[in-house]
Amino acid sequence: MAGGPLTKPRKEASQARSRATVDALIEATARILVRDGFDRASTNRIAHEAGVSVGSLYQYYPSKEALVAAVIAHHNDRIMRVVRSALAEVAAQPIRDGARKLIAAAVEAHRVDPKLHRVLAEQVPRVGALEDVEAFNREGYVLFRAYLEAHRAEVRPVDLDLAAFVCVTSIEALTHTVVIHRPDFLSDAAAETLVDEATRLVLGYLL
Amino acid sequence: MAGGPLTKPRKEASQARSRATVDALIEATARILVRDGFDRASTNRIAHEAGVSVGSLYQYYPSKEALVAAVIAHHNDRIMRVVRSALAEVAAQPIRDGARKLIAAAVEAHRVDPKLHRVLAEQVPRVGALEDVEAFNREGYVLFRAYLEAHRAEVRPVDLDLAAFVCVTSIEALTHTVVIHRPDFLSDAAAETLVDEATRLVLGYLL
Amino acid sequence: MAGGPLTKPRKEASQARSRATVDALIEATARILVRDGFDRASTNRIAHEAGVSVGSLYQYYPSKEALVAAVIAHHNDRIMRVVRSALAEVAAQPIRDGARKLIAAAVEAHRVDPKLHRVLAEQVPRVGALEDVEAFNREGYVLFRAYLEAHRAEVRPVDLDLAAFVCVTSIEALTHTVVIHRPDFLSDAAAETLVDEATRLVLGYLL
Amino acid sequence: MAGGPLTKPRKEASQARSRATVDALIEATARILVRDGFDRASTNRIAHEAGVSVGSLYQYYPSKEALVAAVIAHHNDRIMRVVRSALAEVAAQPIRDGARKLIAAAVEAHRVDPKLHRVLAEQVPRVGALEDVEAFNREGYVLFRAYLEAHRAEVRPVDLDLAAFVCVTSIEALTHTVVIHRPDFLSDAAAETLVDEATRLVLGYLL
DNA sequence: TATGAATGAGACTTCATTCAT
DNA sequence: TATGAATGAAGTCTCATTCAT
Repeated sequence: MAGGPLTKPRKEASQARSRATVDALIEATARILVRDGFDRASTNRIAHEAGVSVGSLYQYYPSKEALVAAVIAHHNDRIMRVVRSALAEVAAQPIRDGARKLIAAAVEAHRVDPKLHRVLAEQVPRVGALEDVEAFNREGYVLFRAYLEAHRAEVRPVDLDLAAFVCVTSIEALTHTVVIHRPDFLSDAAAETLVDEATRLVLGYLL
Repeated sequence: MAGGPLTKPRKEASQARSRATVDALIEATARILVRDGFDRASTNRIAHEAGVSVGSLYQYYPSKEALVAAVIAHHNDRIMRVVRSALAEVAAQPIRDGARKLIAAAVEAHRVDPKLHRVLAEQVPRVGALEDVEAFNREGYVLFRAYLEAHRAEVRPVDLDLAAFVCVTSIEALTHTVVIHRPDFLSDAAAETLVDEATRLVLGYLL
Repeated sequence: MAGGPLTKPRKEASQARSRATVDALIEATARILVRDGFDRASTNRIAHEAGVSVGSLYQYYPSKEALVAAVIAHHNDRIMRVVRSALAEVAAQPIRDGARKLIAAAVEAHRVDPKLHRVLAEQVPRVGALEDVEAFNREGYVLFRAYLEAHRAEVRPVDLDLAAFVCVTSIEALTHTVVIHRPDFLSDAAAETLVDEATRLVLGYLL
Repeated sequence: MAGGPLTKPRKEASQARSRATVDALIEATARILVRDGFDRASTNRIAHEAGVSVGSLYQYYPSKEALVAAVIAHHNDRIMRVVRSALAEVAAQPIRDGARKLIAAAVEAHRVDPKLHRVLAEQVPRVGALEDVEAFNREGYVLFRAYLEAHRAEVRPVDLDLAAFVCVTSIEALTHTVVIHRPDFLSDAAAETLVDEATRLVLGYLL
């Protein structure tokens, strides 16, 4: 039968095609979210932007929510990559040195597609499957807590859960707000000052 | 005084009637936001919950957005009342003493209808008229900066704009997150510790 | 009784007031029709423009339709005044002389508030009480037929009903279209030509 | 030719489906316009009458206006087909012969769905996309002017633009009014007389 | 598996009209 | 008699989702 030899390649071909479709959908969604806002991001429009049919969209994502969740996951992935790598880099460094690098990394992380970040933060309703969106913050929290634990000798006596919460929450808010709403604090001249201040905030608290 | 009692009351009567309708709408909207979420808060449902007709809703608010904006304004008013009164109280006190009270007030402020606060924060899209919603934060920022300025001798040399930004953003994030997502940090036992830590964060930074 | 002497004046006063209100409503309606179009001419808006309450509007007109009908009647009155006076003027003149004057009068008649005329013609739906709007044309028809009858000796043998219909319909269409859609035909230079042509049309037909 | 029959038909099938929906919508709209009037022609009602969902209606027409405009265009098409064919037929004939045929054709043209014609003329507001509806008249005007030009030797010296305007406007008004409001002029006996008179009007004017 | 036409619940909003004051 | 707040039916349009081809 002629079909035999073709089976595997065909399958691979279709897998590759699936991957391409999925990618196209994620990217199209992000693009539309940024360009038109969440309210105008209809599934039909997304499918069109991705160059596939609505039917195909629903082949890969069972609902609009699922698709948006995938976009969020993808975006968080990219952000966490920056954070993880920074934490790996400073793991062996004392807090006094590491803190500054981590904060700079937090700023950097918020510079990954900041427009998308803003739409995700301000327009996507935390409802249903999206309710747990801050979950990703948890990884940052867990990783930072581990770092603190490894360097517990350097910090004053303190509940590490609480300390990690205070630091991560503050730095997240600071870097988010700065990148999204106060770009003036990130001009060439000001950026270093901002990081200095944030570092002082954290060190003054931990040490 | 013959015409007076006849004319004025009528006017007042209708003013009272209007006022009652407006109040009913604001309250109904808040109730529905909390109970059903933003997505299910349709104008028809709100009007019904308020016990008035949709027509009346649109007599007082030109759009759903305007109504929700009014709810936000009303909520922010209540919050700022707490903050303002705390700042007035500590105005003459040194930062070392005032900071703690301000932080406690920030927690208190977030306890004003926290369910509504959460829905407002997580489900209401910042779009159109609602885009500028964080504006209210600006008042907190301005007030706190003024407090700092009045006590500038007590703090280390620092750009007051930046310092106010760092403090207000951090404390806002901390108190918001705690009230909304980490009630465990606010149990009778833990609450004081949380405020202690936040105070240390701010004082370590400013002094 | 003190009220006695006041009754008549009061009544007169209120009659005058009624008249003023009615006038204000008619004028306000016409103004809004012209400025905003029929679709946006809501009774509330009209009442507001007239400086009275909706309640008062319904005191004088039982429905929106009745009000618009009154505006139409008023406008037709003004138009017919021009036409009637022209017909009176030419009554004793031979058709060869009268036709031109009547046609010039028809142009003149369409220049009475042409913007309103246009809205009335193009936007007001001929439905319900307004169905019979062309009725006013009938008066023109009847008057012109009478003129024709009085001058029957001058015209070729023809069914006067039919001839009046042909002339009135043609001239109405011509003058209407010119005033509303082809103002270029009415420029200083062109106007006379237009009337010349229309006159030739009618005379060529009747004589 | 393996793929062909499979692919093409599918495409054609869906095209046929689309076409059927569009046709159903146009026809349903015309039917409702005639039966219920413009005011009662809601998009839901039209969709229902067409046997499709409102969603489908909006798939093909972006607004109610657009749908009505399509109905008008379709109706005008049918009318102009009659007019065009008459003009083609008389193109080579002298005006003295052609005029009568054209006028008869104008009457004929107004007999294409006269009920719809009347609703379109009397109830559809010339607003928005519908403002330019008379545009179609322009084609008649242009065609007739060309006929005149080709036979310019037969007519007295006259501005052809103006002459075409006078003739087309008059005949349009006459045939429209007769068909819509004076059916008595079109009874078997009267019809010929009417056309005679109209012909005399035009020839008396042009020659 | 892909396609895209079709669906229809439901959202927002307007406006003629009423009626208590 | 005037006022204007209130009414609520009804209209237009969107969009997540389905399903025949």
